[in-house]
Amino acid sequence: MHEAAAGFIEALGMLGERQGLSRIAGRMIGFFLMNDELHSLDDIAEQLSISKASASTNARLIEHMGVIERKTIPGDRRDYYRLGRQPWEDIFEMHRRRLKETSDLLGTTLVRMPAELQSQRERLAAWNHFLLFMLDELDHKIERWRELHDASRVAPVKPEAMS
Amino acid sequence: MHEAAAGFIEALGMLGERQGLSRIAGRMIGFFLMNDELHSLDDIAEQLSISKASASTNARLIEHMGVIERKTIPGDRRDYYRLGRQPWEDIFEMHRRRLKETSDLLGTTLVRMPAELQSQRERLAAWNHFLLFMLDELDHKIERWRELHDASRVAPVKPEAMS
DNA sequence: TACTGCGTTCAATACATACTGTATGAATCA
DNA sequence: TGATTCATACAGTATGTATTGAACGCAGTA
Repeated sequence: MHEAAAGFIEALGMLGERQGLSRIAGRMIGFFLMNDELHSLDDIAEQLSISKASASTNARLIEHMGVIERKTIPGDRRDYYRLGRQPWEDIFEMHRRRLKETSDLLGTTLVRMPAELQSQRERLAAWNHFLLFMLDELDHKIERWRELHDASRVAPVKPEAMS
Repeated sequence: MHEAAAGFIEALGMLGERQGLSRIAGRMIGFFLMNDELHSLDDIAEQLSISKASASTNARLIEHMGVIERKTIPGDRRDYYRLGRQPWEDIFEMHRRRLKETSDLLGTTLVRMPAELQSQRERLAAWNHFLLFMLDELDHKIERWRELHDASRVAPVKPEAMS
């Protein structure tokens, strides 16, 4: 493997680690970005020098994120993985979900918190207002991105394009 | 302190922990959201049941994030802290910076990676393209938010408003 | 049947790091 | 001066968790 590719994989491992993924999950995403073919778990484990257990665990993790896809081949019992179609959108979704978590916490806290604590409630509400504004905008932008770049997706068909 | 407030502080501690802050830093943000006055380090340490050392370290951390402000009082050697003016924007900025880090890594990798690795380069470029699209939009949205809600800020004055 | 080749589960460990207690230093005041 | 009161630096520890190796289960297959 090329040095630049190997370096990128390691860097993505460290980045993933800092951003809430495991080091191996990050490396694995990098690996699939650099190797676009199908790979078995043993293959991944060997090339990344990790245990098969880790390969299995982390592959399923990022599969559930949607970053990679699992494929099976007739007559072959192994599982194969390869990069998904819009991995960046799925990684981004992870970030979006974090904002949502915070917003949810603010929402439930506001429900629980009695009216006497007025100034506290106001601050929480203001924060939540900000977050909901941002989340809403993010959703619009992702939608717009898909319209522009993901023509392959199953998109709502515009009426005038149907004839 | 009210039960709902205490619960919120702990929940923010856990949330912060999962999102890349320390538990205490998260708690501390919660504490300042619930207590809008000035607080000394000893005060914070006692109310959160943490060591003074942790109070000092984490206070400076979230101060640098911009979430809280340090204040001094004439004739008093202690440092006092209180919630900043737009703490949510600063917390959000943390998320934004993460996206930026990833984008930067992609950029430098593209510079290093030789042209032979064409398909690899294309995938990195596509990811970066997506990230830059999102980042650009985020910047616009934060800016728009400030225009709408942060009139108190030092904002670029519109010419027609100057007369 | 036993055997092989898979993926997954689980207990043990290895590791990073948040947190604490103590030491240090700086400022103020007696 | 020394005593006091603050913030910070630092080394030790305590803790959570990612990773691993081994055990397991399952499905073919000889």
